[in-house]
Amino acid sequence: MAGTMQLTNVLKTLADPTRRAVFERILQEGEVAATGLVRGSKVSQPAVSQHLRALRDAGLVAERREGRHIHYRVAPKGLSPLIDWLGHYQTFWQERFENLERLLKESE
Amino acid sequence: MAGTMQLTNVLKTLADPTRRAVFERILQEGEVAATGLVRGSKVSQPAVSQHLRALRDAGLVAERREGRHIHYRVAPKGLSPLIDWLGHYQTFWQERFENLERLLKESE
DNA sequence: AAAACGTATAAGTAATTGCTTATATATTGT
DNA sequence: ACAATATATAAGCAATTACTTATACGTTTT
Repeated sequence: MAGTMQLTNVLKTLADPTRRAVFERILQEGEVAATGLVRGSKVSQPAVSQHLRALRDAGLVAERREGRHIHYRVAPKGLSPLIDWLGHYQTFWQERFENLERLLKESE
Repeated sequence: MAGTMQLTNVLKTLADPTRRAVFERILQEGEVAATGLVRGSKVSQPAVSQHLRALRDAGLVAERREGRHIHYRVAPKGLSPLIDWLGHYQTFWQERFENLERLLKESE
């Protein structure tokens, strides 16, 4: 019952495709400055900045300042609420859905 | 790249706490009629009905009509987009986050 | 100190969302 | 046929959201 608000926040934050794309790009690049994210983005710099704020507030990314750049990286623990939630019902998924572990392995 | 829309839909659908609570109650009860879900819910019958529609559209629940009741049950495959997405980056989670499988096992 | 660069915030706006009350559509029982 | 039950849809509304342009803030370079 605890952490239901954090889970809500993580889900809401990842639910927006533009913001999720930002998250995935940070994930792929490892560490990237906001400018790098704005380039090749469909939306404006402020929009990216707002998405970064949302991702940070949800605990999904962390930042590191270096000069006038701010480098963002994924904070894997931010996904805990989501993974815990799935894990909480794993028995159910397992019973009806085969083995969740195998599924996780097979994809990709 | 494929199924990004389905993932968005699943995330959006689960992001609302009221709707997620409906989903979890269906999950716990196994199979339950809409009336059963309305009782003990904070929101009105139409609100529940709208949430059920959203859950069905996202592929997260299935229904079975029996007389004037409609029984809802969870459709575990509806979570595929979410699980696949997590699985797609599993290498990353694993590296930085320990073992996702173990996490899934350990939580409850 | 001034200009340039990287990022964040402010203010405004159209679109979406989650609810409500009222009403419609099934299905069953009398 | 009629009333009762179970569910869905319609219409309207306040709150939220994701964007935009304009501006402020912080850091570096000259």
